[in-house]
Amino acid sequence: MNYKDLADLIFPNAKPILYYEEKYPERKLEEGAIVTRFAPSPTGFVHLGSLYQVVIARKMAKQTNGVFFLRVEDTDQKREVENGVTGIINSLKDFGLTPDEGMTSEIEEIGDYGPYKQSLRKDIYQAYAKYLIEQGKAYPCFCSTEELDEMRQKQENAKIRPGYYGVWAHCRNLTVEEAIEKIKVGEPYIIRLKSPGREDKKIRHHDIIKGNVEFPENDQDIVIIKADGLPTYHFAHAVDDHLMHTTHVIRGDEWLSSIPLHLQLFQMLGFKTPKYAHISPIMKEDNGGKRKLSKRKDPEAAVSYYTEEGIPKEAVVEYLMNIANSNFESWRKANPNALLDDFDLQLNKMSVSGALFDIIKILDISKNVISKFTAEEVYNEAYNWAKTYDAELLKLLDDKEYALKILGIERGNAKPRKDISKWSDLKNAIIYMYDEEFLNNNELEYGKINEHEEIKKILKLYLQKYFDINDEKQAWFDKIKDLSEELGYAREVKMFKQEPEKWPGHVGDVSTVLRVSLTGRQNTPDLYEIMQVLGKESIEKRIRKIVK
RNA sequence: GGCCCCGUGGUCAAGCGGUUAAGACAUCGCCCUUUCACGGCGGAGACAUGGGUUCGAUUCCCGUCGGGGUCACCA
Repeated sequence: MNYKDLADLIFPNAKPILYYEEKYPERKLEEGAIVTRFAPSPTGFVHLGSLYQVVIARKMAKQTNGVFFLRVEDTDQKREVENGVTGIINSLKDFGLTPDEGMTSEIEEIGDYGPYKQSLRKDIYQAYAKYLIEQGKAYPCFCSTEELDEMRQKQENAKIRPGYYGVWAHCRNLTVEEAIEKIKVGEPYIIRLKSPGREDKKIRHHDIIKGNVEFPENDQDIVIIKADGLPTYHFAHAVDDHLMHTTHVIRGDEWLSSIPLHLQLFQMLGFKTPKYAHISPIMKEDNGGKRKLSKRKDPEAAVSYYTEEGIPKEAVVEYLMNIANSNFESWRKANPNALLDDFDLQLNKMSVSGALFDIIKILDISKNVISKFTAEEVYNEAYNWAKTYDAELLKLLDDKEYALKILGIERGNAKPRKDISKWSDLKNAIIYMYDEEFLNNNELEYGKINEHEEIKKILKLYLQKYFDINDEKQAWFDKIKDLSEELGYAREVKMFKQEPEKWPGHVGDVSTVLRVSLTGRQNTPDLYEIMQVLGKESIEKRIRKIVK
């Protein structure tokens, strides 16, 4: 009896690994092409930190003409959520980050290196597990969870390192005969790695982001195949990223401490190790301290938050790029209209410590992103957003022609308007442009000139003598000045400032009266443009309502 | 607790042995302006701490403190 017999008993039907090695040949890619992936478990939930990884991984693949794929890590049935894969795929799509290969729905996928869903790869993992058993590099373990718990308890009490290693690894020393016997009588078991590592020896490793790190070797006989026949994360990682020919494993730095294990696994399996880049998490300020953005406590941890708020995907991606490489910002300033593809992202320039999440910064970026949109783009994006999130806004946008006029105010010129940072701001920013909404609102708050009779006087005279919808902007404003002068106000603000006691107010105060009367606001975009969009009829209606 | 990573203004961050210690967001002031959003100019504001090494440390080494990660048949 030898290891081969044991392996055959445990996995009688497993194919030789050569079969898979040939089935998944080296990818034909140009020199330097990066193959990387996003490998979530199908919870349907995408964390901002995950999106960050996706942005980076995908960008690295894109800029080297490589491949970015999506692999679903569903080896833990407890974590599974109905339609979880769809949720993830849709989130990626929402941000324009569709993978090149991998799962495309709950059941479909594209690419030659599948299946891309781990539960469908059971045979593959077992083949490699068998391969290890044959060489005596893995073994069946019959310890029950109760025994394991008890063992851990003992170790804790004795204040020694917990785990299945050294003298604690009971089943590692079972002979092949003993193991076979136990299996034959039906004792349940799992498969463990027979780790050759020693805790008192160090390994050095270079992480692209973290730099050189040093760890004790792994000496834990970790589980590679669980009782349900599925692999653990670590084993699946090694097998999958080998067969899928991942060149760069880009993942969260919670995995950094698993490096000794992963390196060992690759080595024992005879695989070439990929390069690793461990990304620091995105943190959140929490009364004085820092902590990871939490799925439970922080709504902004979920990427759905950004779509719900109506922050354009471009803004979120730019923000993430900003955190990733600090030179991105100056690049963007120098190339305001360049495609993201033209930026050269560098993993080794990424920060080793976790950045605090900054919603103010993201909104600032968003404001700039939106300011570059054309009216048509704003319309389309906002319309799409409103369809699911804001029925009232959707109604306003119903008249597309009119909406485009509103959205075109102070847009498209050298200094475009920058007052909208998310679609959820939009309704409030345009609502007064609609007669039905505006005329129902009676609460007008005026500025310096707020006496009702005076306001009426100004408006009356304006309508009678100075209002002509066909005026060019200069003529229009000259008339406001004339109006001011006729009523005893300073026609220039500068004049007023020099001798403030000479006038009761200035042209700005007069135009504020007009502004408030027409919009209900003291602060608005350019009044002339607003009036042009409102049109003669609406303007007269609005003024007459006050003048009576 | 063991192991590992990290520590430059409020935030994100350049800098990597000699710098007046960049820049962006936020903040404050001024200018521009019929209001606002912009834009322009300027101000305030930082090398966690204690020891070394060195002619010289934000930069290198050690300790302390602080923050984070990880120690599963979860990923």
